Amino acid sequence: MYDFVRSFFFYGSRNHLMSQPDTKQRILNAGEHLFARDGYHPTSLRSITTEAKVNLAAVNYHFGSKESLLEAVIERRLEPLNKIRLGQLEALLEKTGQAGESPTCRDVLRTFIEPTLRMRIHGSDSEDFVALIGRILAEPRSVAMKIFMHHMEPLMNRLFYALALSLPELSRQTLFWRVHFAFGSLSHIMRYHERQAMIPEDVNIDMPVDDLIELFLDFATAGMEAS
Amino acid sequence: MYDFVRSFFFYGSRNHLMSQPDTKQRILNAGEHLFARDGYHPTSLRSITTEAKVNLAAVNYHFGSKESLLEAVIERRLEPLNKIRLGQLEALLEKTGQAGESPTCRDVLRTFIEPTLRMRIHGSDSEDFVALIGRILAEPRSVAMKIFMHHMEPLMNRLFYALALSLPELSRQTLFWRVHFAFGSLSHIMRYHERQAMIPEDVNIDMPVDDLIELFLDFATAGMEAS
DNA sequence: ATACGATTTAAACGTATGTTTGAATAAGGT
DNA sequence: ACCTTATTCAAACATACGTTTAAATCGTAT
Repeated sequence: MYDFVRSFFFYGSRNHLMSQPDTKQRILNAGEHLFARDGYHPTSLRSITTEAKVNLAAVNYHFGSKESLLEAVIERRLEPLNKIRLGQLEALLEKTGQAGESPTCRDVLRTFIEPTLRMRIHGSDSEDFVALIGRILAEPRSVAMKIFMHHMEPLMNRLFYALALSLPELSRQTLFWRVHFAFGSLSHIMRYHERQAMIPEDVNIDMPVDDLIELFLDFATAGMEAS
Repeated sequence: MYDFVRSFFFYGSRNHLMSQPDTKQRILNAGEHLFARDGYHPTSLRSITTEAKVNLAAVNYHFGSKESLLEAVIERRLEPLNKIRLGQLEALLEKTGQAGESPTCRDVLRTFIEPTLRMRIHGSDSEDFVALIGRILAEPRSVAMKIFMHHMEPLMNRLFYALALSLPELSRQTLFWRVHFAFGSLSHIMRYHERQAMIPEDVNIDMPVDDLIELFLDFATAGMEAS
């Protein structure tokens, strides 16, 4: 029986001694890497299976199709990441709510940005994923975008609510556009984590994550709070 | 003789009564539209020539290859746009220089952003081009990116110089990153000029360009000037 | 040992792609 | 009218792609 069909009925219930080798994970890793580096369309299943050192048919056997593989690649990391981001956001809302205060804009943004950028750290196994999401955010109307948005909606609504709390003087219109701007910045630095053209030699592109996070929060918070 | 070979030797010197029909322009328009809407790789020459109502071979005859067509599409609008942006920037530097002052950050950013976003106006013939550039900026290492950067370098250097003048207290390091952030925001709104997921119903996505420019300058200037 | 389901493998399938070809047509100069 | 050149056109080319197939192999329970 095809593995991806079985998964549909027995999701997560790998039976008998976990007999399966790491084929699935190897495909996910290779897909994540190549989708992030070259984009979805230019990446062929043959390049993925070569890098993963598995047979060409393994992708269709385990995932059903190239598109489903992309979905699996996204879900594997986005699900836990969103759990962390939502957890931190709810904790912040809880804490400030009990004190009868509004959260600060910087703190709200931090719950979203910090867990994201921490994945970007060099050598991390989720390094490629960050760049992949950056690319996806830049492709309106793509299948990837649809998959991504499906997983983002609840978190986005909550984030928007928290930001409105922290910036009560802004109109919904203005708030939305500024969130839009801030997301643009974030997706941009998610993509560019390697030295590119247009970057002067004396600029440190490999800035420590913690510094980058504060640098970005300085920028984004000031932009959001602009009078 | 192939047209694109002739162009190499007699660039811009169409001789005798401009006998050529609008085939080249129709291809450029269709390519601009489809590259912007679907991306470079997913767009086939057949879809371009169908939309342009020309023969399939016309692209290779007039431009040489799909990649050269992309280059022509980019150059057609980027060249005049950059001339305008550089002109406004030099005028600003001249004016403030003669008064012995530094330009303001907002004015410097305006010379770059205003001509760009004005192209985004609905119904404009360069509307698609803005989205295309937005996409290109989101694809590091792509051919499109290389073509684009080649045309941007002089302007970028000058812009960086002017921004350093307007924000003398910032370190080069910080200045670079904030420019990076601002460019991320800009490329994001260049892509998203249609209603997408994640956009609340009561938000006006078709905001007048002048309002959008000021809205964005508020955000970007505050971010650049953050203390 | 045997049987059985899960997985791997090599090969093939059908289709879509960018590009090339060579003939046909159009246009202008002499 | 004729020649020359530019352009259009239908057809074919070679290749790369995602997917499917059917046999081979592996692992485990009986």
